[in-house]
Formats: sequence, structure tokens, C-alpha cells
Amino acid sequence: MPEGHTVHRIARQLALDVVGRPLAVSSPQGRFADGAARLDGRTMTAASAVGKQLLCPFDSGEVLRVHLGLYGAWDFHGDVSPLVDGDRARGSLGAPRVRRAVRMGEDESERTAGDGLAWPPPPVGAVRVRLATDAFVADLRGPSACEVLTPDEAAAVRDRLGPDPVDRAGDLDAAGREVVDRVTARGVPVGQLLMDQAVVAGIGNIYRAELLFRARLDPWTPGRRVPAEVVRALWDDWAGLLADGIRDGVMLTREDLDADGRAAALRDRDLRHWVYGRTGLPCRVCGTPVVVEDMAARKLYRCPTCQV
DNA sequence: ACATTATGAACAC
DNA sequence: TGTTCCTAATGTG
Repeated sequence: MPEGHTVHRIARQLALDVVGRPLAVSSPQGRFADGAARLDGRTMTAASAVGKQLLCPFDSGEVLRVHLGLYGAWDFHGDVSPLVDGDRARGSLGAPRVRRAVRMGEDESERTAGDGLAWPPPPVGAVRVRLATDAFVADLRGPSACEVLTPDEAAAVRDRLGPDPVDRAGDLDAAGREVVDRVTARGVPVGQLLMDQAVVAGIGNIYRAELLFRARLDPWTPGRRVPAEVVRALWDDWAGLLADGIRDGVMLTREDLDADGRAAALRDRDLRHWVYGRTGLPCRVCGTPVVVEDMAARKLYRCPTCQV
């Protein structure tokens, strides 16, 4: 349930605690036994996210590709380095390295493991892959894709994706023009195009609904009828929301909250969004009940009054 | 105990 | 457009 921000956070965690260290790779569940055997004992040389794709090259030249699908998640155990601003904690010498268990999937959850627990922790449930160093364990469960690719195959995966604002951070302007071109060339509803990973990478059902509300745009508007400057504003807004999501580990899409409201919304999912999941509840702006409809087999939430 | 649901996407017609 | 796959949490009886 991971939209793009989750996968970027996972890539950063792996970069901190896995990359550069020889790994024991296994498949406790057994469904990735062959791939695990190929990677076992090797070293991951990088971990990167493009959209919702996680791509991890190894020193053997092979690339591990993981896609979490609807409900995949990684659990991290042991010396889990803190992510600050979605990246390495800075400053403090020897920031506390508490042994922790962190789940990065739907919502992020964390608990501090007590001392004296078994190490390594026994796999719980259906663990497709376990990546283990002496001090850190990463367990992957429920992915829709987990496979070993050649570098060419990995490049082909990236080539099929539209721009990701993080991946194209140095080139936001050109990337934005690409998105404008891809949206305005088509008669498909803009709500469907925002979810199309070949148009723009990393947006899922929550960010889709929220971006369109924030733009006060009717999701059913054909792409070619959306003015270029409106598409461009959607792209810029996506870049900002993604950066926030990577920093916070939470999808918080309301810009109307003060500091206290933000803090409350970070804790309570019912406060995080304008329209997503709020069927029948009053629009936070105009009070009209939020509607849900099917769009290309996914649920689309919108305010029929604000979004025109 | 069982059914339902989910932040996704590939595939078959 | 509908079916299928992967897993676990939540809701219902």
C-alpha cells in the first residue's frame, strides 16, 4: 500500500544498512528459493526507487527487482538506522542505534524490541526474502514482484516508467514537460492518467485523489482538455507531496493544518486527507458529501462541488 | 471461523 | 472489462 514515498524510504533504509555488506539471502517461505540462492553471499551495491519499483544491483551484476503491489511490506529488525528527512541522521555523533523493528508498508509502524530477544529473529508469516547482515535483517512479505534481472532487463523496467520527481530531481522542468505532453496527448480521464505509471511514476490511489482535489480538478476531465499549466501544477504539487511523504513516512495531503493539526494528523489517519476514503462525509471545504465511484476498476473519491 | 478489504498491476479476452 | 495473484488486518457472526 505503498505509494512512491514508501519505496523511496525503503531504498534509503537499505542504502544505509544493507548496501556494501555481504548478505545472507534466503527465502524462508520458499517461493524465491532460486533467486535467493543466486544472491546469497553477494553484496548489494546500491538501492534505488523509481516510482514504485525498487531496484537493487548486486556485485554479481544481477539486479533484484521488488514491487510491493497492494499489500507488500518490508520489516526491518536490529540496528535500524534512523531516517531523518528521509535520509541518514546527521549531526549527533553516534545517534542511538536502538535495536528496533520497523515495518514499511501500508502505514509505518515501529516498536523497540526488548533485549534478550532471539537473534536473528525467527521469520514470522510468509517471508519471501530475507536479507541479513550480522546486525540487520530485512524481511519482505507479500510483494507482487520479486525477481532477479539482468542490468538490461532492469533498464527496460525503468524505461517503461514516466518521470519520478526524486529520480529526476536535477531535471524537474524537463520532467514536468514530459508529463504535460503525456497527459495532454490523450482523451483518457486525467484521474486515470495520474495512476498510469508510464505517464508519471509513483502516484497511487490516495495521492491521485488528493492531488486532484488540491487542484480542484474533476478527475473525469479528458487529459487533452486539461490546460498545460494545470498539468504542470499537478506535477509540481506531486513533487512536493512526495518529498513530504519521504520525510514523514506518512501521506499527509492537507495544507490547511497548523502545527497542532499536523501533529494530530500524523497520528490519526482520519485527519490526513481531503477526500480519500471519506465517502459520504462532508467535504472539508464546502460540506458537500464526498462521493466514491469506480474509475478503471479503482475507487475514485472526489468532491462533486469543489472539483470542476 | 469466516468474509471482506486494501495505498497494484499483469494478463486474457 | 473482468480475472488473477500475493498477504494480513479488520470486521462480522
